[in-house]
Amino acid sequence: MDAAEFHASVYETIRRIPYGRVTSYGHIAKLVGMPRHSRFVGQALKLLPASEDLEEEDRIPWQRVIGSNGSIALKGENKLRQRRALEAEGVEVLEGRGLDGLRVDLKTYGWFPDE
DNA sequence: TCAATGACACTAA
DNA sequence: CTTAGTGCCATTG
Repeated sequence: MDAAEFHASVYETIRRIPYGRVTSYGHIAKLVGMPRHSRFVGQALKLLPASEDLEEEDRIPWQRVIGSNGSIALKGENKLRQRRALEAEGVEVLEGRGLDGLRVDLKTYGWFPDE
């Protein structure tokens, strides 16, 4: 499996995350069959074009992927985009973890199927 | 080659 | 609940 195939698998898997739910980088890696590649999942998302430039059906719901501990570790512009996108679909984003950290309650919004 | 670098995970304390 | 340390592995310089 090369990088392109891996990215494609990651995007497909992310599309399966239900509206209003979230999962983690590590779980996505597990679902595509490469459990130790959580960091590579992040790299795949980094390459995505801005959602604003895409039609609804072409968008990848990347905002539904957060850290395994429920934290949002992004910085600057992307952090704001992720927060807005999540709140827009009804996910509660809480302040915490330092001065500018954000987090989501995985007990409530987490989605971690086995498959 | 080798060392540094991540949109990360896990465990111990 | 939180922080600190270690593991991870493709990519980059």
